[in-house]
Amino acid sequence: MTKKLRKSDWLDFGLKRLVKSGPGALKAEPLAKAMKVSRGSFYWHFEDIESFRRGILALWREKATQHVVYAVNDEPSSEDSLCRLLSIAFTSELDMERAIRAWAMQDPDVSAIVEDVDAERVEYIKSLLAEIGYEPDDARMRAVFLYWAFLGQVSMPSVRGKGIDADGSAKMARLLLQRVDQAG
Amino acid sequence: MTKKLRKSDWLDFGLKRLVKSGPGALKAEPLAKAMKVSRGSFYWHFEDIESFRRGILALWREKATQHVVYAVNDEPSSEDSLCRLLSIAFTSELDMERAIRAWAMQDPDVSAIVEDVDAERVEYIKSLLAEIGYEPDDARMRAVFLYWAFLGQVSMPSVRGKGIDADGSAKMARLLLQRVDQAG
DNA sequence: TCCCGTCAATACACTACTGTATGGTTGGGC
DNA sequence: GCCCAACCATACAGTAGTGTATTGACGGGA
Repeated sequence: MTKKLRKSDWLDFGLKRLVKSGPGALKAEPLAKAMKVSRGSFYWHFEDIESFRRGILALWREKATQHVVYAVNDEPSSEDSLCRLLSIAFTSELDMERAIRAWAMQDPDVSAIVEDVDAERVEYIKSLLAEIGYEPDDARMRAVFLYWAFLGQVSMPSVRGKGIDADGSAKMARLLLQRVDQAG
Repeated sequence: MTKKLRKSDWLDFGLKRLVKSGPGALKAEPLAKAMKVSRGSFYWHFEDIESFRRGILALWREKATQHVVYAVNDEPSSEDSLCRLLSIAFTSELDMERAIRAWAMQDPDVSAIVEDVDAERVEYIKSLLAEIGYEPDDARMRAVFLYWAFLGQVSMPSVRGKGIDADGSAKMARLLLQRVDQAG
């Protein structure tokens, strides 16, 4: 009746705990206790803790890129893709992003992956902006600034509901996409 | 010859280590070893680890608000204050902000303080914008967005030197401060 | 049915850190 | 020169986590 566990069960559960309790929760004994099982199971599936963490990280990376892909495929134009992307970015649950970034701060391996993902995303936003018609340098700047705003929101989710809702975010995003006719 | 240590020595050193190695470094034994002293000294100055951490946090809070105050005092107008503030925000070393935020993710007490500081800063930016002439709601939105961008930069310092320099940041900031004549 | 592969419990040795107790050293006031 | 307070070392017990070794349960295929 008590089903056996597989590697993926451990990884899924680990990711959940990471989001809920931070990187400090990625330890064999507490996880085992929480899953009502002994560490014997853990060490059967994983070489050691490091191996487990690498697994969690890989799992996140998959999810992180998946997320972008969803937004890309459906929309017809670059404008629509961008709007959709921003709309998702500024309304989605950000706990996972927060957790991973907290982890990255204390682990260079994680940090490297996060940097990769960041670069990918910025590059993608930039490409959309370029397609819409911004000059490459301008596109890159705006892409970075947009992405910064996204990350800022990740770092500071508390202001939500205090005046900045999805509408506000969209309005600000539009401001950032305005062409400059005269440099002030 | 080997000078005696005071509470503040421990706290200063602790803050340095926090910045350099993350919140995991805030432990009595490793710190003592790094300072070439025994934990006896540590437990002389501090009740326990928690007390030490509270001290570090208080120290940061002081520095964090100090930093804002510097920017305020010198400039004559609100416009100048804001420009100066943004210029500082987008060129200063951000390691400390990063370290504290990483710590906040795994400690609710820290998180509470960081939220306070964030709210203070946003409020201050908002007040500057309001003085310049933006409507309260508009001012708040722009303040939050500006601050998000700052935090995003904190989370992702790696792009610096890859196309976004102080000039770029200033340009983007100016974009965010543009009045909208037609919403669209 | 037997056996093997998969998965898990238990027990053990080991490491890292905490906090306490106790005693040692050093310097300044008197 | 004495003495107290500030400061530090050492030794100890306790806790939490790692990784390993050994054994046990359980189900599916020959």
